[in-house]
Amino acid sequence: MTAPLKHRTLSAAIVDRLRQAILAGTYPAGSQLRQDAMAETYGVSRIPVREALFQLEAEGFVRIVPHKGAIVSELSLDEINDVFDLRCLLEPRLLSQSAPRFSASDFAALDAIQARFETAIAAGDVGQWGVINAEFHMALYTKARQPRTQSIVAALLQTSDRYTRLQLSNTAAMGIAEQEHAELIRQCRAGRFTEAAAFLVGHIEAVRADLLRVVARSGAAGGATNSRSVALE
Amino acid sequence: MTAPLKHRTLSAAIVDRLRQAILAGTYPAGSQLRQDAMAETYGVSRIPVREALFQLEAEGFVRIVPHKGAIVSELSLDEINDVFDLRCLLEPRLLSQSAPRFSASDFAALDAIQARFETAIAAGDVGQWGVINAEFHMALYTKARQPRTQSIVAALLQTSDRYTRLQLSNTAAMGIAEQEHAELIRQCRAGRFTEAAAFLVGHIEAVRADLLRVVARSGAAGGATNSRSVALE
DNA sequence: TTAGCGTAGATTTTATACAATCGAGGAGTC
DNA sequence: GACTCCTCGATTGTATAAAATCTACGCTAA
Repeated sequence: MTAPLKHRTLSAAIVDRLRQAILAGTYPAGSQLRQDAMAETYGVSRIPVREALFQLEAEGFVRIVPHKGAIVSELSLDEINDVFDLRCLLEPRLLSQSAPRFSASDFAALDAIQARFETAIAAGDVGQWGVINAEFHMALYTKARQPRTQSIVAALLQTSDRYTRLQLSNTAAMGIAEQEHAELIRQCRAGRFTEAAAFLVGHIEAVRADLLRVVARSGAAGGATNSRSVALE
Repeated sequence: MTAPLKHRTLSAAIVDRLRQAILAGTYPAGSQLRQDAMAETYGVSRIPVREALFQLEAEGFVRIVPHKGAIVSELSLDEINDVFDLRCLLEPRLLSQSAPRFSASDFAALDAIQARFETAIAAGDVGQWGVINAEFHMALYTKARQPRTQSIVAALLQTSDRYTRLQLSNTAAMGIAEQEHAELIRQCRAGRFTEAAAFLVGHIEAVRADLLRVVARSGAAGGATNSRSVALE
């Protein structure tokens, strides 16, 4: 069951594996992840598994209760809205700072990502869609000198991906996203930065609306009305 | 050298210890944290130390390079501005959502924190100042239904604390902060929420300005002009 | 019946021991 | 003299095993 596993450390490899598995729904929200089972599944000891779980907790994918274990975190409606609100707030800000500093090589990188995006969509590879989408967005913000915001947005994109997978196979939406990405590149090339930022908000809102529509219809998203906000401190 | 150590797990205890030590400047920015040394210092094995370091990396206090170790992260000017920009963006938003939902007990909790704040300042306890300040801010946002934003802000407050300590012993600024906190409570009690949100921005900006003034004068903040933004992905 | 207590089993947490990796310094060669 | 390669020491990463903690079940007693 375990493939190449070619990362720098086992822990990092397990993080990727587990994250993909959670994103793909292999471990549904609410299920418990036992260290022993994970260790055996991936053919490693429990130490790297533990470290991976801690990492995933920091990323918000699982919740760890001392002496009880790790549980795949639930997806609440409150958090969906919060995540997309944050994206609408932070991403345009990053783009405004970053886009005016783009060089030719930056645009080339964007084009390259966009190309891979198209092939992934053509192949209907939902798994790749999310990671390439995140790559594209982050590439838009490389030139922004806001390191903290960048790492926060990177995490938000991963969470978004997790939600978006709920509506799997919605290839129509994927195609729209692709066209909007192309439009973003065009506007940045033309130097229309404020317009691009506004367009970006629309792009994010479109994804959110699409997601909420599916969630509402299927009654998914465990603990919907139940706004169980994490106790801080 | 090790005190009570009354936490739920050793790892959590070490996290607190190391974080305090970094905040206090015991381990200055750029210094390497050797697992072996830490383990011996705190009288534990290297496992809880490793886990603590990973946690601190997620919080942004250290940077871990595989097979090389953990290094206390540098404080760049870019990140200072980014952190305070984010606070000015996110905290008023939280307050607007939270304050209208305050009950009597919420206000009582705020008053209690404020009281402890005053005694800490009177005692000149710089270490306590930061944690109580963070507690106060988070208490302002308890009723907001934005779990992700809340956890992000909690992290930002910790980072802020780290920067703020640079200007140690600036008791004048601490007194001003205390008065502003009192004013915030007053405005929320009076139901003047939008005014409170605006005042909050001013409060945060005041702290930032104060900090930047000290940093500029002392030429502190390692790698000042050197905007070494973290490479994402 | 039901509440309280204690023990057993499973699971997590921590310690100890072993393996892998990185970087520095020196021997050898062109 | 400068460069390459290799070995050694130090440090981190991983495996295995022991200790601590929690949960569930069953027993006793009111």
